Parts: sequence; structure tokens; C-alpha cells
Amino acid sequence: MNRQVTIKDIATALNLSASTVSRALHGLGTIGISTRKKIIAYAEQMNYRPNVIAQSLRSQQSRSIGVVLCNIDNNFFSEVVDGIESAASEKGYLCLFTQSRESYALELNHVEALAARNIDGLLVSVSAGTKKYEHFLRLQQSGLPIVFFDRVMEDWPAHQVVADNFAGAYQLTNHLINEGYKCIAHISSAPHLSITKERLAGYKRALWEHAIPYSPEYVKFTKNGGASAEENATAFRRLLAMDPKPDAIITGSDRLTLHTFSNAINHGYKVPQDIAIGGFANLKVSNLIPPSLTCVHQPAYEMGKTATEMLIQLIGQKRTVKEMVYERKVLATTLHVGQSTMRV
Amino acid sequence: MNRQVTIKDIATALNLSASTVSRALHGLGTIGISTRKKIIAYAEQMNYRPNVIAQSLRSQQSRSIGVVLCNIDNNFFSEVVDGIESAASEKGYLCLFTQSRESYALELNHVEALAARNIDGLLVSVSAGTKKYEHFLRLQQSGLPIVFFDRVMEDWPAHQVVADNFAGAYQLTNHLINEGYKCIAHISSAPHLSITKERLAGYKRALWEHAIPYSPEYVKFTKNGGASAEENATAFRRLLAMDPKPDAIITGSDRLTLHTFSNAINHGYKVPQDIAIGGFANLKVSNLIPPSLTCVHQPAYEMGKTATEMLIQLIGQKRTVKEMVYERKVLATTLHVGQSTMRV
DNA sequence: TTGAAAGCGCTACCAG
DNA sequence: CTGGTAGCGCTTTCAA
Repeated sequence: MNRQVTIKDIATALNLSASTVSRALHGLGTIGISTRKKIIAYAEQMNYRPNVIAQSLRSQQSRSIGVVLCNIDNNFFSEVVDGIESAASEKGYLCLFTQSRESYALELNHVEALAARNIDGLLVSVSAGTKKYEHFLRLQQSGLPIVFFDRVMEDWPAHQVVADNFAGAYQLTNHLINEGYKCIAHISSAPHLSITKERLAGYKRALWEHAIPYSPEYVKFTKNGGASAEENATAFRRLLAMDPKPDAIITGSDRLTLHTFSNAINHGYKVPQDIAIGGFANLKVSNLIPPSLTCVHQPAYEMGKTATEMLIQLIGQKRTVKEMVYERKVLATTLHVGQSTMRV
Repeated sequence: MNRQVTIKDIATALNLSASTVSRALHGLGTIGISTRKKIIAYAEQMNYRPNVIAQSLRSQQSRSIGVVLCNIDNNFFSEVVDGIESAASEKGYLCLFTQSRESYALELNHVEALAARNIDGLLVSVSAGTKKYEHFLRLQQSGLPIVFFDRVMEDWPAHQVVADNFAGAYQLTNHLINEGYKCIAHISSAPHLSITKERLAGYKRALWEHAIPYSPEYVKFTKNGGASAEENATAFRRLLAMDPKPDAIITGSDRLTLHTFSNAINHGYKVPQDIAIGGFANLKVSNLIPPSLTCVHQPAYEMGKTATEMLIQLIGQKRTVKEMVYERKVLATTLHVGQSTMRV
């Protein structure tokens, strides 16, 4: 590879010292106006680009942020990543992007690999397979700014940006109850995830307010958040085999919603006549599918943007761990009522 | 931030030299077995992680690859990125990921920013706004391995991984002709993109083989590849205002397919009775939308994976620019026939 | 106004 | 088998 042109090259060519060139290029310190112009011109002509790695080594920061999430090929997360990249690139940060694929081991690997790269900060949505948070806590303790989004580390002080999962589930359940549905089941992600718990709580709360007893058998969790069609199919089959049969299902993610919908159709159920379906979903097609889908929409792009801006601000202020004040931002969800939960 | 522990720290603590510690940690060179064990143990205990930035500066490579594409929030590209990340992480590479948002200026910025980070290689799908390739050619000339995927730099020697856009469009058009459609229109992306040209060529070819005259007025291009709903709506309206009115439309991307579908419905057209629609699409819901969508599916995940593997191989072999043999891989598309193009 | 030197953390070479 | 030294490219004192 033809070496990129360096400050030293410019210095030699112009019979100056490296420090002078560096100064000229940054406009800092004192420097003769003519020397400066000459250097700038030559640098331009030679298409000089500072070596960011070297700058990074020197300054101990990299203007890059690490991102760990479970899987990008998912409407919700690709919107989030869109938001992350936008905010980061606007502030001159680059994103190192990794997928945990719901595996604790992979998440751990990626987090360590990122930390070794002098990232200035880390953005995390924890994997479904993660039950220990030491790897995050250690880094946080060492002073690395971390912002969790969507799926957060519970019961530990940390910066968080989340959707109002409780309210989303609560509103959706309420809507179903008000439509007259009596037996509302719930298919959700892995039980220990923060989003799962929050949504479950919203669901329970709505039932409770209407004096409908909560039956745990009507709630099915999927270990991989519906990544495999099979775990969803099982949950669906088991729910529909129950007595009484549920007349509505609330689903907890894009994938779960889609799978449940498709399972219903494949089993010959009509929506909403035989079973109503409504769920968390950031699909671009919800109004193309008939019956149009009732869904709780999360501000995914905004979540990515907000989390990134929060992170970059933290990077800027360089507080010590002790004086850190942890912030939790909750973004509102919106309920879109479609035909899939309409009472017939 | 509590400084990470360095080789020097270990050396001081153990009364050894930095070089010895470095050797021990890498298992290279000669070193006493007991010293080695002692060092390894201590490093582990102190949770030592090599500073990759320093390694990078020294070795002049970073084990990271840059990625530039137009927008991740798009089914096709998020699948591609999934493939890229998988392949990269498997080989121990990290991905620096950027979005050009169909803008030449942003693309240029990102490419330069990436190049300054000592990336070992670059993965590119060119933006719709890009008509000059100097920024890529310069880097390629300087020895940086670049692999283009999906939208490639035309008429220039370069590594490429693309879908068989010609065949995809050809098969789809053929299918429509065989179903008996007479006036087949085409809505595609920006006219100068490689994918647009290839698809147009396949379309023309099928018409030609059936002795159907090609009328340019029945082909509409969208500057931003249908990123805005509006440009698609305009194209749709203009097509349907023509005389004779087309009885089928072939669309050139996820977004265009979705928008066209939705436009048809909103204008009160029945698919396929009033107008047949088939297009390039990697949607996960194509069979949930009735009528089920006829679509040309591209192996997006595989495209990302293949491009990345090709890139990493290039990085490994370190040929000079002169001895470079450029390779173009073409991945087959598959036609899924649904009801949206069924003759009624 | 400019230059020399030191050092960020790491590794490769050459002496001992 | 181990240590010293140099240098990757850059910036930042400090001295001239």
C-alpha cells in the first residue's frame, strides 16, 4: 500500500519541522501567516489526511462509539441504528457496530473487543441470553460512558433510554378490554428482559383495573424473542389449545407480531373474528396487511438518536464515576388502532 | 477514566522489561516458561487488554473495515449488514458503519473519515447521488482493498458482488408476458445506478424476445430510489394517466414495491385485476399481504457475507495494485410468483 | 516564529 | 532467555 502522506513528509518537503506543520494545520499556537499558507496549500495538494489512529493514541480518545445490539435485521433495531448513525455522524463520531444475536458469549466478546479499541463510549441493548452484567459494570466503573437503550440492565445505576413499555402494553390491553375481549393472552420475549417485564406489568395493570383475574398460563415467553418461527408457533399452538380459548393476543415485538399473525392465518383463524391480534411493532406495512394491524409503535429512530446524543454529552463532560448522576429517559409509545382488534 | 492497565504497568510490577512482557503475552520469541506463566497470570488478574489503537499504529493495520451504504433502515440493506457483520466478526474484524443517505457529499465525507482511520478495507454500495468515482479510485490506487456490492462503480476495474439484476428483471418481465400482460410499465431507482441499468436491460430484453416494442415513457425513474413517498406517487400517477394504461408494473426495490402497492390501493385499483404488481423485494411479509406479492428476491445476507469474505481475503493477500485481478461475483436471484401478478 | 524532544502503547530488532 | 532501543504519526511543552 502506498503510504499516506504524513506530517513528516510535508515537513521534509517544505524544510520545516513536524511541529510547525502540525501547528499550521490546526491553526493553533503562533505561526507565520505565510508559512501557514504554504503548508496548508501543500497539504491540500498532497491530499494530506491526519492519521486518526495516531491522534487517537496520543489523545487517548478515538471519536468512535461502540454499539452492541442483538440483531440488526429487524425493523425496530434497524430504525434505531439509523438514528444512532445519524446522531453520531453529525457530531463527527464513527460507529463500531456489533451483533450479539441474543448470545451472552458473543455479547461479552464484542464488548471486550470494543473496549480494547479505545472507544469513547458504548451503546448497548442487552441480549436475551444475558443474565450477568459484570462485563458492563466493570467498564462503567473504569469510567467508560455507557448508555443502555431498549433492553436495559435492571437494578443497577446506569444511563438508559427506553420506550414506555408499561404504558404501551397498558393502553393496548385497555383497548382490547374496552372492545369487549374477555380472555386476552400475551406472547412476549425472554422473561428476564427489562422490556418483557415492563410490558407484562402494563398488561397486568390493565387487567387489574378492570377486575379481570391474571392467569399466568395465558402468558407465553419465547427464549429468543421469536427469532425462530418455531418457538412462536409452539406458543401459539399452546395458547389456542387452552380452555377457555383466548379471544385476543398481545404480542411483544415485530417478529412476534408477524409470526403470530401468520400462524393465525395458517391455522385457519380469521382475524379479528376468531382471534384479535395487536402488538408492539414498527412495521412499515402494517396498513397494507388486512386487517390493518393494531400496534404499539415505538419511536425507534428517536431512541437511537437520543441515546447517542446522551452518550456523546457524557463523553464531553468527563465526570468521574463517583459524581455521576444516572439518567433514565422514557420515550412515549403510540397506539395505532387498526382492524385486527376490532370487535365484530 | 481509570487508565487501563498497560504492558509497562505489568513490566514495572513484575520487575521485567516491556519487551519481555509483550513476548510472553504473544507466545512468540523465546521466553522462560516460568516468567511466561507469571506474566500471563498477572495480566489475567489485572484484566489486561492490549491497546488495539497502539497495535494498530505500529502494525499499520486495524482489523477493522469500513462500510458505506445509503440507508440501513431498509429491509434489503439491513439483511446485507447482518451478513457483513457476521462474516467480519467471525474473522475478528470490526465494522465501521456509515450511511450516505443517497448523498454524494455525505458519501465522500464518510469515505475520507474512514480512510483516515486506517481501515484495512472498504465495503461500498454507491449512493444515488454519486456520479464521480474519484474518491474511490484514489483510495483503490493507494492500495486500499475495496469491494463494491449491490450498486457498483461501472466501467472501472473493481471487485464487485452483485445480484443478477438482469436475470431477475428478465424473469419477472417474462413471467408477466406469459401471464398475458400486454403493457408492462417499470418504476425504478435513479437512472445512472448500476442496478437500475441492469434491471432495465433485463426488462427490455424480455420485451424484445417477445417482439413487444419498448416505450421509454413507460419507464419512470425516481431520483432517490423511492426514499420519499412522493416521488413514487408521482411516478405512479403519471403511469396510470397514460394511454394505453399499463396493465402491470415492475418495481425496482423494497420501497418502490411497497409504495406502488400502497398507491394502487389508495387510488382504488385492485391488484391484480386492475393492475398487476411485481418487483424486487426482500420483505418478510410478502405472503401476509394479500394478494401475495410476486417478487424477485435477492440473497442479501449472502451478498454481505460474500463481499466481506472477499474483502478480508484481499486484505490478507496484500497484492500491489498492478498485479490486482478484479473479480465480479454475481449471485442468483429467485422469482417468487404470488397472486399479485396472476391473470384473472 | 520555529524547532527539538518526549511520549501515547506496542512490537521488532539486536545486544547482552 | 531477557533488556534496551527505536519508531509507528501525532501533539505539546519548552527552549531557542
